[in-house]
Formats: sequence, C-alpha cells, structure tokens
Amino acid sequence: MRTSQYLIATLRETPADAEVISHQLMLRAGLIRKLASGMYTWLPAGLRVLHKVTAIVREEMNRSGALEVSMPVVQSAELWQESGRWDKMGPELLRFVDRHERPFCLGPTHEEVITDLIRNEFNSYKQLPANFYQIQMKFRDERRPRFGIMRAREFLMKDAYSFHINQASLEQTYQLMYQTYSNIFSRLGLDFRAVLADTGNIGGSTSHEFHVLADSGEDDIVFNSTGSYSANIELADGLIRDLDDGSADMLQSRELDTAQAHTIEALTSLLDLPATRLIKTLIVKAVQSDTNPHGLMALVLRGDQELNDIKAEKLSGIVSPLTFATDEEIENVIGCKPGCLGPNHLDFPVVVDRSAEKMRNFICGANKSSIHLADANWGKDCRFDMVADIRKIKEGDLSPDGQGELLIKRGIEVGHIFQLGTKYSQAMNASVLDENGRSVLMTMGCYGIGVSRIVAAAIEQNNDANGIIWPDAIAPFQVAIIPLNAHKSPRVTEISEQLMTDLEKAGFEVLLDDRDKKTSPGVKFADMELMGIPHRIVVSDRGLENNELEYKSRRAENAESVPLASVMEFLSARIAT
RNA sequence: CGGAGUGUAGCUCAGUCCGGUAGAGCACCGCCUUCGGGAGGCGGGGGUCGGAGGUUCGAAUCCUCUCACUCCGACCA
Repeated sequence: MRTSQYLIATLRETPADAEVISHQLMLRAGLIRKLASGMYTWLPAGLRVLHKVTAIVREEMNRSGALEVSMPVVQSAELWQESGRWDKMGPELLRFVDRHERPFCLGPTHEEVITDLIRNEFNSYKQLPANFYQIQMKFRDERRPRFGIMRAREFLMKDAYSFHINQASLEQTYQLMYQTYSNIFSRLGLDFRAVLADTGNIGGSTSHEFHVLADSGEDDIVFNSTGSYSANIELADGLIRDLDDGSADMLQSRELDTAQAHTIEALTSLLDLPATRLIKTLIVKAVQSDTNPHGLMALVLRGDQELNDIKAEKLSGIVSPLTFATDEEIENVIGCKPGCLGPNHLDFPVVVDRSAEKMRNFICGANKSSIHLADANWGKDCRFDMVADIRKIKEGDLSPDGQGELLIKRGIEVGHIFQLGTKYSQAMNASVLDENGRSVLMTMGCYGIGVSRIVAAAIEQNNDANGIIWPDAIAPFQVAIIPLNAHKSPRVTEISEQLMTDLEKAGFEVLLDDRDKKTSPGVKFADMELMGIPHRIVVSDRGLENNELEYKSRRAENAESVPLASVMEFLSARIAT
C-alpha cells in the first residue's frame, strides 16, 4: 500500500475531548472518528487493526471446535420477556417499536436468541456438547460512555454459548475456553491476567475475567506473586494480618465518653489506640419482614477494614443495590445518630466480617450519643447472627492459598467466561432427551471477548511519547518504507518500490510513504511512528551509496544499517507472524 | 441519573467580564525556495460563533430556554 492511495488521517494536536492515552492516540493516529457519544467510525487503518484482532479470535475459536454463526442485531421483545430480562435489564437495553408497534431491542448480548435457536434445533443428548459463537456489533446504551472505544455504546464483541447435558461437560468446555482465551491474549501480544470474577447480571455460578494490565483500567484486580491466586477485587479473598485470635481474657466492659469523636479516625487519636482495636458498624437496608420489621441490617468490620459492596449485596435479606440507612432511620430505630453505633442490643440482623469475629476487648459504639464501649466482647456485650466475608481486601494481605502476599493492579476487562447452568434453558424451556429418554434441561456456558476494546487496551499497554507501538500481530502494517528525496533520486524510488513488492509477495503488509516532496521527511517519520508501525525501513541515496538500507524497530532507540542484498532475510527474521 | 465543565474555521485555542463589521497557529489550495526529524516566503479559500427565543440602533459577548460533548460517582466486554 502507498500512502498516496491511502487515508493518512493523523492529527498533530490532541483533540480536546479525549482524556485517556488510547483514545487520544486512536484519534491522532487516524484510526477512529467520533460520530456521537460512544459511537465511532473506524477509519481504514483502525479497521485493519480491528480485523487482525478479529482474525486471531476467530482462528482460536475455530481451533477450539466452536462453530461460527451470525445472529440478528435487532431482537424481538418476546424472547426477552420469556427469559425475564425485558423487565430486569433497565435502560441500557435500547428498545423501540417497528411500524406495527411491535417492541424490539438492539442486542446487547445473545443468550435469548441462541437458546431459542438451540431449543428448536437440538432434541438429543447426542448433539451435545456444542459451542456456537459470533463476532458482531453489540449495542448497550451505557449510562456513561467514556474513554473512546474502551467503553463505547456500539462495540464489537465475540460472544459464544455452549450447551451441555450436565455440569461435568460444561466444566470441560469452560476449561477449554479458559485455555482458548489465554491463547488468544498471548497471540495478541498483551500482558494479561485471568481472574476469578463476579457473575453480575448475566447470572450463573463460576466465572473468570481476563484483564489486560494497565494503569488506566477500571477494575482493581488482585493476585499473588506466584500467580497461584488471582481475582477481581469485587470478590477477592485474602487473609488479614495480625488477626485477633480471641485468646485474651475477657475484661469487664465500661462506657467511655467520646464526645465529638464520631469517626474511626477521630476515635483512634482520642483514645490513642490503633484502628484494629475498634469495631465499625454500618447500618444498611434489608428486606422488611415479620422477623425484621425495621428492614435494617448491621454490617460489622474491624475498624481498619472497608466494606466490599458487592460481597455485601450477596447476603440474604439485604437490599440490592446496597443502600445505607438514613440518619433519621437510624435515630428512630436505635436512638442515636451514626458515630456511636455498635453491634449491641440491636433488634435486627447483625452480620460480622471475619476480621471482627474473634476480637476480644474491643471498642464499639454504645448506641448512645457520645458514648462508646471499651473492652466489649462478643456474647457478653454484643451479639451477631452470622459471620461472612464482606471486607474489601487490601494490598499486602496474605493470599488465601497461603502463597505469599497479595498485589493489586488496575486491569481492563477484555474477556469474561461464565458457567451459566440452567438459568436460560429453564426460563426458556430448552431441553433434550437423555440416554434414558428423559427430558433434561441443557446446561449452558457463555464466553465474551470485547474485540474493539482490545484495540484500545493494546494501545494503553503499548505507547510512548511518539505514539502507538503495535505488537506485530495486530499492527495495521508491519513495515513502513520511507524513501528520502525520492523526487530527485530515481534509484531511491526504484529500490523502495521493489522492496514493497518483494515484501508483499512474501506475505507482509507494507506501507510505502510515497507522499510527494511537499511532505518533509520529518512528517513521514512522525506519522509512521504515531501510527505505531513496528518496523521501519528508510531508503536514501546516502545509504544506497554503500548498498545499505536503514532499519529501525519502533521499540528501539537507534537505527541500524542493513545490506541491501539481505534486507528480505533481515526483516523476515524480525517480524513476528 | 446526581455533581463539575466545555461548545467560535478540519484541529488546538484567543475574543465573552466591559455589546460596535469574527481572529491566530496548524491543516488545506496556488507559485517559488528547501529536502535525514512535524521547513521558509508570497498569495488565497474556508465560519448560520451549538440551536431557538428575547433585550438593544446594534449580540460570539447580556437574559431565558434548549441541545450536544467531556470529566467525577453507581453498572459492564
């Protein structure tokens, strides 16, 4: 390809509405342009990258035995009503009606459509297991699209759905997908981690997310140094250091006048005690019932620990999303304002985190204004109804498998695999006959990859002051050829053209910068670097005098000379395929 | 949806407080010079100042309404 025949849409300055580096560079390198919030046009160079990512995903999915299909983007409301998600989904499901006033939505995911397809096609256990996938634009009317392509409303996704006769078969395919995803992200040249994850709205039991590590990521992921444990912080478990073993003798509790000290921080300085001696009591809303007429629940943690909302939301009887009780509600039921709350004499459920369960002689609120209890103890002064893991783990906690300390890093979620179980097959009655002729609900799994997001994530991980640095596997072009003074030197032109032809014949993708003499060498160097083309050849009279070309890797500091005669072998050895 | 902010040329921005014929740099077009790191000179084209309404002799500027976009929070590939 020649730049004169191509769209080089580079920008010298950073558009004002792009905040993160990948968004800025995608605009500056001329990969995308915005149409509206969360909706982008892919320009030729950007589309080349997107297609390369797509091709790798497709190859590996095919290798795993999955079968490619293509399902409609527009889906009828009936299916969504059948699964129950029409009402559950909320406004990110973009709904509209056709000319007959029949309701439809733009597909944000395709569990309903594939389940409908398979319940009609499959009758026998002999047809299982099966795994179907597609690579297609999805639409989710995000509350807040941001970071360009990273969280767009319209985005390219690979989604796969597997069907099984039982859980054991699902687990087999799940493992295969786990391995397939690892292969895909390795081939893409990305630094990634697979982590245990929450299942969220999609439902199901086991789930793993695949994260590309990058400081701009929106998720905190937790892992230990040996790699034996990794999880999203939403559900990460960790062993807390210096946990009270509860072996000290119980003392007699006494009341302390703590005046205006209403926060853990204020109490630690007032009493000159570490936060680990204190107990933190949070009052949240719970489902109202005969046994819980106030509709409240107390969540209790050690003073230095923080609540993990997502873990808490899984407690039975709690209101989801997690909602804190108002000051008025607390005052009406308990008789004092927040700041002096404690897990004593509460007539609604008390859930205590493992960090606080075995504490002895602790400080907690006395549920009286300006009064705390010192040397309080479970059983004597306070009671709880159950122990749960509801704390947010911290960097430095010990790995739950005993292997080292936990680290926390930011990650960009680019893949997510789920064991769905029978959630959809049950709602939509998708069954086959087993070997005994009995009707059995199919067990399902689903597996997503954010294909367009990968493009942004790859840039977040691979860039410098001059622009993008593509991994070879997904670069829009592998080699840039820059002829210098071509308008004066027929030899430079001839060699450049010949090299492009030879490289293209050998299967490489080449961009020859043949823009005319008004485009100075500096502009060409800058554009090719901004676009992130990983290998560069400069053809100049100066070099040709010695029968040499100049090669520079986008990642390297300096250029090197290459004999003209051996340039093909030289490049073949350096370009990863 | 709550909070904050921005809309003026393709891009980056000045002009708005204090009303008086719409500007700069880059990009683009033509000619000349230059040619290994975003060149220089001369000449040019390009704007419903986000939109609607109002105040005024006169509005980018003041007032009202509205739309779009960005950032921060709760959700997701």
